Amino acid sequence: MGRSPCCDKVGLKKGPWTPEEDQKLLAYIEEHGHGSWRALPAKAGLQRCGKSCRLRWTNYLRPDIKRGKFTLQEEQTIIQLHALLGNRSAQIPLHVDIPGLVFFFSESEGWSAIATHLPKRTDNEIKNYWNTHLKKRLVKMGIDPVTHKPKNDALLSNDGQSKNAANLSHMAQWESARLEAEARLARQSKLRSNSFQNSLASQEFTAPSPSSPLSKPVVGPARCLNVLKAWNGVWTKPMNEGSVTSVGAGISVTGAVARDLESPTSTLGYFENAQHISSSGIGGSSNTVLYEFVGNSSGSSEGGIMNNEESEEDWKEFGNSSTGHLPQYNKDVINENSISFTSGLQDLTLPMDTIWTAESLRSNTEQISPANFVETFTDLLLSNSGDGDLSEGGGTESDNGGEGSGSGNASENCEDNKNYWNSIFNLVNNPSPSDSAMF
DNA sequence: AACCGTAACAACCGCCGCCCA
DNA sequence: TTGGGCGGCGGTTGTTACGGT
Repeated sequence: MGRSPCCDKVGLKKGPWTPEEDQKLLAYIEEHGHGSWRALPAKAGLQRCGKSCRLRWTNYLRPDIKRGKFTLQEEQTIIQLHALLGNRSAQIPLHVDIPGLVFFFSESEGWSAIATHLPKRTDNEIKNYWNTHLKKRLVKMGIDPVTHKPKNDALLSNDGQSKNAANLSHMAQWESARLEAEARLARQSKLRSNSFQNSLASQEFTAPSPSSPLSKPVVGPARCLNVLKAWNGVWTKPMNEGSVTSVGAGISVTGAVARDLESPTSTLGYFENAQHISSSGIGGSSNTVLYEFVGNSSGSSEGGIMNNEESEEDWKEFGNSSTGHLPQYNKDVINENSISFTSGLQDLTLPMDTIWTAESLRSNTEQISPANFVETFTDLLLSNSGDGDLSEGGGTESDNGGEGSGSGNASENCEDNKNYWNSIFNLVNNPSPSDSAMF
């Protein structure tokens, strides 16, 4: 508000850059570096504003930019990362709910984060490619490019399958949360590794220690879905009386992850917020526990732990299927002696005085078998998308799609979806050497 | 050959967070 | 502590290229 323009735009040129201008900019930066972008145009003899120069440099002239057609691998990477990180246009706070845990993200990572995993591509280029190619392709496949979920999910009925699908959605969101949290953690660790010591001393994070800095990658355990980690006993932090302090323990950050998963846009604050986590009372009696990862929120109301009123309002908001993608825990409460969760999937009550461990999660959420989680997830997505009851929706989708690039029948959509989600989970679970650049 | 619609891409715009005086 | 400068980001727009009729 009232912000002065980046430069005096009077008399400055706009529009496409000429080769002469490019040459001037290139020559100047090669000789002097860009320094202050605002001051650069005058020094370089350009009738442009500094911002325009910076964009031209970062998006076009920079020598380390790879131009030309995106490879299949790059396309896959973009889609997968977009599925996991999203872009900032998704202002709907990403919430992750697994039985007993609810996470809210103030914002998601965006194109810049994705761009860091495609080293020679610019965020602008990736963004444009997404908007003009990939998004349309997903739409043709019947996949919502925002949620990366089959569009006919909404048509699922309230039977066991929808419950399974909801369970899987929990898991998918949980994994998204994990990846984002790790990205944030990685960056923060790098920037402020020393300041973590005290925090880490009281947390059971598998985090880089000062003696094993991230520059010396630690060989960590094979990456896997954190849901599986939970079941496999990673979560061991006790839940304190009346408050929850253990959420961070769910994030097992290996050196390898920390080394590779780096997002320049993550403002982190992850550990701090892990420590903030507390039960937030509503109306003094019934309480909702909110776990929140906070990034560099663009809106003040989105950042930080919500106050009670906000919590309640947002809670209602998220309970509204029109705003959230998933079934919600509308009646989750923390009482003095227990924490209860109610969803369409299950009712679950955990005593407050017990250690909230992987075992307790396992015993209380046993309808999801960790052993075949990924397989189940993919298969259910497959069965959902291919369910005969859904043929109307799917068929409509395809029919409307018209020339839909060969994806006009249910079985092909099934296969597309299966492959799609398999690829995402393969990325997470079995990173290939080519994937290693990303994570 | 001309026109039109669409795709692709470059560039701009406005907002935001960080930094520093 | 605060306010302005700066750089970065995502969203949007404008322009050009291309293909079909």
